[in-house]
Parts: sequence; structure tokens; C-alpha cells
Amino acid sequence: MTVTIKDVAKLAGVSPSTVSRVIADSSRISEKTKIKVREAMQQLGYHPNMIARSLASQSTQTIGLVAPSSTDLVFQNPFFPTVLRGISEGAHTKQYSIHMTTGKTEKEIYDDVVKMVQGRRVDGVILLYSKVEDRVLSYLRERNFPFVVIGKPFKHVEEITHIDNDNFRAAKDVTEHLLRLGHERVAFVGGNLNFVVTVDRVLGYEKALRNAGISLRNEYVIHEEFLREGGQEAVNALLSLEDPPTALVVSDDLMALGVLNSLNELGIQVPKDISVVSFNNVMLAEMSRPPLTSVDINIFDLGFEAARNLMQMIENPKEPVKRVIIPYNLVKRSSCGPVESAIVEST
Amino acid sequence: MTVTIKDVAKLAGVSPSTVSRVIADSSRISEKTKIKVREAMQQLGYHPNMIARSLASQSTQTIGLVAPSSTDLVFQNPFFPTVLRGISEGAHTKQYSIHMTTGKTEKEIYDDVVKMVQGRRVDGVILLYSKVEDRVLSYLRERNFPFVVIGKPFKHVEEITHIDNDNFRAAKDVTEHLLRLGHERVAFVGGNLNFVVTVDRVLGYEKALRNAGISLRNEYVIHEEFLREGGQEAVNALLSLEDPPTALVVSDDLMALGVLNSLNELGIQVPKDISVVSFNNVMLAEMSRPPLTSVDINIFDLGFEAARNLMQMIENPKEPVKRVIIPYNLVKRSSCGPVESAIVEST
DNA sequence: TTGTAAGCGTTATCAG
DNA sequence: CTGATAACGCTTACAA
Repeated sequence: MTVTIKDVAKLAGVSPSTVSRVIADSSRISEKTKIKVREAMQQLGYHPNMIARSLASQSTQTIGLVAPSSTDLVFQNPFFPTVLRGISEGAHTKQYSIHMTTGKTEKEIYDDVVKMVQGRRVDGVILLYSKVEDRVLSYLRERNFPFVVIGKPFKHVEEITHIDNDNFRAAKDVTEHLLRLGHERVAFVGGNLNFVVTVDRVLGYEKALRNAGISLRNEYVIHEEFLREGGQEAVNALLSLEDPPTALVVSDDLMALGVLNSLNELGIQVPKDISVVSFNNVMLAEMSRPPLTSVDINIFDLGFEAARNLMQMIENPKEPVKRVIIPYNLVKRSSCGPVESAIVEST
Repeated sequence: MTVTIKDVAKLAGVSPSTVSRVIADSSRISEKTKIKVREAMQQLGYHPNMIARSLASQSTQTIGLVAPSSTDLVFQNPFFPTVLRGISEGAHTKQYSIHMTTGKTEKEIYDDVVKMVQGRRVDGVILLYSKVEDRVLSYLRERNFPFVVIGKPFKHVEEITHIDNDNFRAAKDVTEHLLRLGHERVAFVGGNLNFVVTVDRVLGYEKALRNAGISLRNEYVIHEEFLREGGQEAVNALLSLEDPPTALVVSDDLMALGVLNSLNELGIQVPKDISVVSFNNVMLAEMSRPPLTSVDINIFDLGFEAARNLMQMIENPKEPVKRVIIPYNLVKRSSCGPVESAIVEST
């Protein structure tokens, strides 16, 4: 039924091993037989059985992908398809394939990872997120299995190859941008603190304030689990304060969209009454009203580099640990303005 | 190094085949030995090598996913992560894994598919799109390889299992909804006509108009390749008409967002001056200003059913061809209004 | 430069 | 109910 290496060997009048060597384009095979064998392959429509090859060579040429549990934000976020595209293109450069976990809960995902790692289905793994506590990461580390994380590992940063932005500095930058516009009451709206990216961004925000000699206020820092609803609740909480902020640093474009909508419903104008800046710069940032000033973190590159570095680790087991920092840049649109206008307004 | 079935056999004092049977939970093994073997597995931390198992059993328990080339709309669209989540959860119910193509261009994708099919890496394939001409689909059909398509196949509909919405009727419905609101100048803004879904939707739109005795106008049907820019250009074209439409049927939420923005920039109010209805009902539909009236096509279910049906086909080769129609429903929000207001406005 | 033969870790077919 | 033994299709020493 299926045409194997043996059929090709027979037709070409050589041994199976020779065919195998032709597939691998071994230098120790004469051009003449290579051509002969390739013709036989053509003629029979031969395609190597990757499974058999994997079993024999103990390598699959495939990358395992681990997304956070689908209840978390990543999956709903344009971040996901974009980083996936980056990984995909990166993998393609070396002909790697992609294998995905299908689990929903953390436990299911953990089991998936064990299955794909011990089941020898993948040569390495990319973690699409970085959480404060993570069984999956611990497992991979313990087994010494090749993996890279997108984001900054919470522990053992020096020992784990990861691809990240400098989220601390980015948050500091945007906060300073707001400060420079004259804002002094700047609040932070972030996601789940279990994600390291959230932690980094609050820290950067706080640093900027501290540098500017502005004291931190607990009421100004809000963390919400969900994107839409979160934005809404954050606005409610913030605006019911005695001293509501005049500017908001929001940790995710989607959440910022929620914020914008709530503000709009309350009749509060952006950026006249309140300034908003956010992160990721997904396509929507530019389609919102007003268009969002947002930090472009080059999501595609995060994925692409993750794939590239993982493949390097797979192919060279003694590859040193790396920290790859993808540059970011602030894309200024129309959601930020000087604080003066707000003050003028209230006078 | 790695613990195999043989190690387990030795420790449990049975033969490798017995261990294999315990893994498969064969009914012809005594409970006693099952327990004994399982204990040995535990003790050694045994996990089956899926690759070896696949080679021996000629089945991989994995589903191949084929997305359209990333230059097309699907990848940028929230549709993609959602349908993926559906497939993922569907696959998980039977412990199937997911394998993805990494190609960018059509040719790369085609090669990926051949490699994963002939390479025996997957037991079946899901096509995440349906195009008018598609080498991948032809290839799968010729080889008689199990596959399902999400969307309606252009040719051989009766012979290909597919999961779809009744896009024709949905488009007809929404157009009639607009008609009922008094609109007579209704335009259609759609995506690439190579996608069957686009074709179905224009057809439904046209049918509704014809039923209502309204003559079709070519200038009222616009097709755009890209989402944002497309929305913008469509608006420009439509509004420069002598007789601009008072209502728009837009084939995709994201494009509708582009439309909304262009309209907004031109100072045209929705729904007062013009009504807009779109398709898919992704999260953004509800976050736009005004919130979009949109057809919820139950994207998650499309994916879930695709996985379920494919697995059925894989497990039962003589499973009959099926057409699964996922229901849709119109979610009314604030982007549609009676035509009267527009008329009043212009008087 | 090429062939022979022994794996890779399972499952499946026969016996018993 | 359980055990040998032969596949599964390929890679890779080791020989020649």
C-alpha cells in the first residue's frame, strides 16, 4: 500500500541504507546514485514516514506550544495569533512543525505537557506566558528538557532562556511620558498579578512615580482578571475616588478598550478629561476611538525569536542560556494629552 | 536512560506484551496483574513513547490543522483563536493532539500538508477555511484522507463532510432586518470572493433584496481584501455615490469596525445616518462605539464540531458524509436604526 | 562509496 | 489470561 524506503531501494537497485543516505543528502554518496535514487522516489511518489524516522533518530523536528489555560487572557487576545504567527514562521525556517496542547485547565495542560515530552512527540517546548508559580516550568526544568519562555521567568531568570521585552522600562517610560504631560495623579490598571509581565509593568510604573517624587497610592493600582469587564470595573473604582486620576497606564490594549468604553459611557472625554496609555499595540489600538497611544512590543518578533532560540538549543545541547530582549517603542496616538486641559475644564 | 515497556515488564515480572495490554486496558488481563503492572509503571515513572506506539499502531491520535495563508484575513481575526479553542476542546475529549502547519504562502502550506499526511504525522485534517480553488482540498480528496472543512466546500458539497453556518440565510435575514427598518438602499461590504463564505453572504443579501422587489446595483456591492483599510475604502466608495446607501451589511466584524471608524471621521452618525450590521459577533462587536449589531455564528462550536466529526471519521472509516449546520442568531445592539431618522435628518 | 544488520519502543499475531 | 516473535519504516554503526 504505502511506498517505503525499501520499494525505492529495489527500484533504484540499491540498498535501503543508501536511500536513507540520499534523503539525508549524505556527502558520502555519489552524485550518480543520488540522482538514480531520487528518480526512483519521484516515480513511486515516495515520502518519508516521519514517525518511523523520529523513532529511529530520536528526534521529531517539532516544537511543542503551551498556552496558558484558556480562561486566562492570552487566548482571547490578539496577542495570541500574532505570537503564533511569529513562532510559525520561525519554525518554518528550519522545517520544524508545531504541536499544541489541548488542555483547558492547568492540570490538563500539565498532563498534556508530560505526555508530549515523555511521549517524545516534541524536541522542545515554548511557554507562551510566564507565571509566578508554574508546575509546567518546574517540570521542564527538572527534566532538563529544552524550552524557552516568552516573558520573564519569575525564578531562576539567569538559568532559563527567555524572550522578553523590557517591560519594567517600558512601563517606566510611558508613565514618565504622562508625567511630562503634567499629570501627577496617574493610576495603573493591570491584569492578573500571577503573570510576571503584570508585575514588571506595575514596578516600572511605581519607579517612575518614585523618581518623580510622587508618592504611591494603593487606590491607584488596580488589578483585574478579565479584559472587558475589568476595564469597566477599574474605571468605576478609580472615578469614585475623592481624587480621581487624570491619567491611566493600562497593561493591555483590550483592557484599555474596556476602559475607553466605560469612560465614554460616563461622558468623560479622552484625552481631554483623562489620558490613557496602554500596551501591546495590537491592531485595535489604532481602531479605537480615540486611537490609543500604546507600547508596541513587537509581538511577532517575540514568537519568531522564541522559535529560533529553541531550535538552537535543540540542535546544540550546550547552547548557553540566553535572555533575548525585543525592543519596544511607544506609538503616540490621540489618547494622551496635557493635564492642563483637564484642569482648565474643572476650573 | 528512558524507561521502556521492557523495564516495566521486568520489574512486574511479566512480558512486554502484557504491559502493552495493560496500557490498552485490555479486558483479557486479570485485575491482579493489571495492578501489579501499574504499580511497576508508577514506581519507574513510565510514560509510553507515543512515537513508537504510532509507528506500530499506524495511528497518531493527532489532528492536523490547516489555516489559510497568513496574509489572508483569518489569521488576524479573533475568529482564529476562538475556532482553535473549539477544536482544541473537541480534540481533548478523545485525547487527540493538534499539529499545525507553519507555511506562509499557499505553496508552503500545500507542502506542509503533504508532509504531515504522507509523513503519517496526523490521522486527519481540519481545513479552517473554504476557498473556491484549493489544491490542499483536492489533494486530500484524491488520497481519500480523512478531513473536514469549516465552511462550505465550493465543489462536491455532497461528498465532503463540513461544518458550516447557513450563511446564505443569515445574510438574507440581516438584510431583511434592515429592509424591515425601512431601508431600501442597502449595500454589501465583503471580503475576498475566493472564500466561499463571502459568496454565500452576498448571495443571501441579493436574495433578500430581490424578494423585496428591490433591484440590485453593482455599485452597492464591494469586496475588499483587508480588514481595516478595506472598511475605509468601502466607505469612501459608497459615500461618493450619487445615491449613497442608508444601511450596510458588512461581512466581518473587524471590517465593520473599520467602516465605523471611517464613518466617524466623516462625521456620519451610526445608526442615525447610516445603519451597520455585521457578522461573527466577536468580542469587539460589543466593544465598538456604537456596539455592533452582529450575527453570532458560534465560532467555538464550529471548531468543536469539526474536531468531533473528524475524530468520528478517523475512528470509523465508513462514517457517512455529513453536513453539520451550526445555528446562528442575530444579536441586536445599537448600530441599526429605522431609515426614517436619516430621512428626517436630510429634510 | 555502498551494503548488512541491529536497533528505536510499541503493537499485533499466534500459540499455549 | 499470558508469552514469544514478528512487524512498523527508518537510521546508523560496522563491514566491505
